[in-house]
Formats: sequence, C-alpha cells, structure tokens
Amino acid sequence: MPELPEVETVRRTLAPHLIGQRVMEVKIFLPKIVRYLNAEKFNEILTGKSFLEINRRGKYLLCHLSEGWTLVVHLGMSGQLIYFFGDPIEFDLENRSFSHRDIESELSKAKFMRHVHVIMQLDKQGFLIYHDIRRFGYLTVCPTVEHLSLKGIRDLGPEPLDDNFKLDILKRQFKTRKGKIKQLLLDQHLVAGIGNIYADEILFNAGIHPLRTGDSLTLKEFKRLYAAIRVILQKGIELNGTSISDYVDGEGWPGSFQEELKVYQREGKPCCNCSSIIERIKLGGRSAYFCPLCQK
DNA sequence: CCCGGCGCCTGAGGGC
DNA sequence: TGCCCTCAGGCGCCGG
Repeated sequence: MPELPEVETVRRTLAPHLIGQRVMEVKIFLPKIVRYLNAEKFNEILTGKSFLEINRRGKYLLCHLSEGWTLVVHLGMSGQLIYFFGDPIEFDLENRSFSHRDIESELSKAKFMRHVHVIMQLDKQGFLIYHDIRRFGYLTVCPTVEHLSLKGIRDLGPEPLDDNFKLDILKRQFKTRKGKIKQLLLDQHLVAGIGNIYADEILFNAGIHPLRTGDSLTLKEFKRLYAAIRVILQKGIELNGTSISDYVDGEGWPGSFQEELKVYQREGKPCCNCSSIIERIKLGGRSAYFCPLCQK
C-alpha cells in the first residue's frame, strides 16, 4: 500500500530517468483512471511536455512539466508507476505486449498487461507505465500554479518529515481531538502521508495503544509519538518501502520494510519485545495490530 | 464540525 | 473442482 515512504521511493527512483525526457505519445487504456478532465484533454496537454522536476506531497507524486503543467499521480491501493528501459519495438503499444526482465512468461505478461492503464512513450528509449489492479489510484494534470489547490492536496496536513514539522505542530493537531489515535494518524488532514501499515508500526514504536484518544496523550507520549513518526517513516524510505501486496518502486523493484514489521499482519505471533501475542482489532473498518503489553 | 458507513475495484483465500 | 463469500484498503462523499 503506497504510503509516504513508498511514494517517496517512487519519486527518487523515477526522477533520474524522467528528468529531461519528453513525452512523445500517451496511450490511455482506461479513461476513467484520469480525473478532473477527460482523457483526451489529458493526453493533449501531456504530449510534447518534458519532465523538469519530481516532487511529493503526502501520498501524491507531483511531476512538474515544461510550459507550466504538473502531472499529479495518486497510487491509491495498488498503483505502480514504472519506468521501462528498452527498444520501443519490444513494446507494442497497440497490442499491449512487451519484454522485460521480471515478466518473462506469457502468463505473467498477460496478467500484468491486463492492468496497464496508461503508457507514456518518452523520447530516450523508455516508457512510463501506470499499472493498477484495484484502480483506486488516478492521474490528473493541471497548471503548476494550481496544483496545491487540487482536491485532495489542498487540505493535506503538514509533511511529517519536513524540518519545520515540530513536536508543537503534532500536539496542536492531535491534543484536542477525541478521536482514536490510530484514526487520527490516518487522517490526511492532520498529518500527511501515513497509511495503515506505518500507523500501526508508529504506534508500536511509541508504545501507544491504538484506541487511546488524542486528548488523552501526555506530553511524554506526544514526544514518543513525534519521534516514532519521524524514525519509522525515515526507516521506511531507507528500506525502499514495504512490499506486501503490489508495491514496487519506479524501476519495478520491491522494497524491504516488510522484513522490519513489528506488529502489522502479525496477529497471533509473539511480540519481538515482550513475547506477548500480537492482537488485531477492527477500527474504522480496517485492521489495527498492536501488542497488548507494550502499547498502553 | 465530526463521526460512521458506503462505494469504488480485483485477487486471494477459506468454507462447503 | 468450483462456486460463493469475505476481506484487503485510500479516500471522497453522504447522512445523522
């Protein structure tokens, strides 16, 4: 599930390939994957533009293009944005078939191609592919001067890894809230970029029970929570993200933070710290994993 | 304002 | 073997 560390990894792995490249041709196989403007208009705007800079805000990838346009991508649950090298001949746009190191058999190729929704042919022997099994992600394009006002982006909370994200800001966002801390962490309006996996890992690291309310946290707990947010997200980036279901980076490689998970998807297994059995509860429609002894 | 619940999607996995 | 059900979840939206 692409959260801040995964989107940041995609940004870092795509940038060296995309910067300076020009979009020669865009193929859209699933028009509804384009939001806020129709697919033809999207295609028309994108074609001929060059990639200048790749940024990130929360879970949104922001590709600034020439002539004052910005391509915005949200990966949703299972979105993948992958750069493929190689001779365009190997990649048949019309028939959606191609050759690549990781996708060799005809079966896995067909499986993969079924969910390729957008292909951008770039000018230096490469393709940028948008692949998304569950189709919760989307792409859009808007004038660069307007991109921070886009729905979804305009109301985002502070960037947790920014230098100016201080303890006081976290406290201000959470300390008057009666909601459960796990759900507050998932609320993109309060802090940007945290999803279900990192929320559970952050709370375990901070020793805070997911059902605690924001207004019940002591100063000491806020300090631990603040430190945990920074250290866990940073670690996620260092390990190139968490590959549990579909996530891969901009070159198609998996991350390795899944090997560091202490509670997420570890129901019934012993806590690495105290050997208590990890529990799972339902919270706002999704699972929350925690150690009943380490998290108070 | 805030909370819970639903819909969007597909594939994996369990029960029978 | 195969069908049907449930679950996974980011996020916008709606209703109370």
